Amino acid sequence: MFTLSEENYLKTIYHLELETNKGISTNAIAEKLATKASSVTDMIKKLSEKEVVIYKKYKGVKLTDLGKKSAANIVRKHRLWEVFLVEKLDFSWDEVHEVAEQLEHIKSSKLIDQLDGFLNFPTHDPHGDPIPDRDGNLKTIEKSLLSTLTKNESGICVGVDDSSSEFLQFLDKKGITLGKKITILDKEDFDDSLSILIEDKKLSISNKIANNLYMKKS
Amino acid sequence: MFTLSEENYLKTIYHLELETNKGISTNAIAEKLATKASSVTDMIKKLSEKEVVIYKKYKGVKLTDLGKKSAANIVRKHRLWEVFLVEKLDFSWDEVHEVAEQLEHIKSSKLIDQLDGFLNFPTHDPHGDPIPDRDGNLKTIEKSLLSTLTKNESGICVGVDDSSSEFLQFLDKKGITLGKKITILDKEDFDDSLSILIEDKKLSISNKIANNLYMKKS
DNA sequence: ATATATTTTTAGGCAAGTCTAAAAATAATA
DNA sequence: TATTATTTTTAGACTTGCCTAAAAATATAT
Ligand SMILES: [Mn+2]
Ligand SMILES: [Mn+2]
Ligand SMILES: [Mn+2]
Ligand SMILES: [Mn+2]
Repeated sequence: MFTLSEENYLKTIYHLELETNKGISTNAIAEKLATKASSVTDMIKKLSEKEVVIYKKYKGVKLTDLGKKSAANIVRKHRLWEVFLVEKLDFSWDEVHEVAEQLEHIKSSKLIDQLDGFLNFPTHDPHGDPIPDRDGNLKTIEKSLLSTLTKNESGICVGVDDSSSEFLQFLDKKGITLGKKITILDKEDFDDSLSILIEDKKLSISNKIANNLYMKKS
Repeated sequence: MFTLSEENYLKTIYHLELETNKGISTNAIAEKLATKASSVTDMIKKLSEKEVVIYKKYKGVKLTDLGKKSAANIVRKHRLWEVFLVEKLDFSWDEVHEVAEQLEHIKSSKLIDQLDGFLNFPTHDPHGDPIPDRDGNLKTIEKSLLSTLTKNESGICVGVDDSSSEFLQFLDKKGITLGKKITILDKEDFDDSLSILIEDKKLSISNKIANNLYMKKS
């Protein structure tokens, strides 16, 4: 169906579309894929031929329904494999992305259906990101950045925005993992840093951190 | 390290070398890979550059130690994934090969080590083929073709020579699976067909079948 | 040993995916 | 609005892996 390269472009456009509803620019794609704008233009033409994107010169691209479904399926595979690696093979959440980038391209619908069942139909990956269902639909849960909580509010940590391994390792070091309860003890006005209670430990975290942690208010 | 294509060539040469100890001919490789001799010559030069094969024009190729180790590692991955698919994801033994052909190219030593442990360090794949260890060594067990057993001899079915899905499905239909005890009741001289006892069922099988089943004598 | 057949290599070409440099279109600014 | 800056596209080239057709080497048969 799609080449490895085509799949990577599809996925990138899919992720970019979740952030805006405008057309996705050539440059935006090039940057995410660490490639050149001219290469992107070439590939966009191919994707347009295959009817997974709508392309008008100089106007950027948009995924068609087929394109969205195809991209969601790749994301589904990526996230299911991440769950597998963490749950079954004892990978930590900062190690899975690279391998999942490879595994997401394996072509076998039976494989992914069986894997889904083997993992007990997980709804979220190790970083708190939702796993699309077979039709490409994903149910978004109510979540807010930790930085938007006010003093004395509390919630459960349900996801990360930045899932770079540096950030994830930093969180591990601080004892911040998904599922933990966090309460805002205090907010510093001059640098927006937070004093929080996590489980029963007091911790001080910067605004940058708070901007990358998703909470489910409770 | 190696491209997908290079890995497939390495694996093919590796398998061919297990059958003979002469140099592997260009044509033999071409046939196994369903490609053209000229393409093989091209690739052989690249592999030779990378020092995984010794190549002398018109004389065929031989794997170097590095080449053997690299190839064995791909075979190791292939067979471990086949075990995973059968043991954990309920694939049948005739469905796994195609998917394993893809999975064997995933690059992550942690992945394969953990998978090995997760599967309890299996020594053989679902077709009875040995799984190379991390250093590329494989211990061959004592096994004989069913067709070489004599009347009243018996053994355990431990492997198949042909693992095409047609053959495997045929075996399923006849109730012949690995681990079952088989006794030779009679041999027909004129067509070399066999009358066998499998578990407690009598069965008549052709010489062609008997030539594709490996037994451990008991 | 010579002629014929087969195998292997070389030569040249093609598609995918990438790149650089230059041209064209669009956006931003004075 | 005219000019400058940025973005995007085109043109041409490169690498990988494959192909066909022809040449060269090796093997087989008379
Ligand atoms: Mn990921
Ligand atoms: Mn993830
Ligand atoms: Mn196989
Ligand atoms: Mn096998």
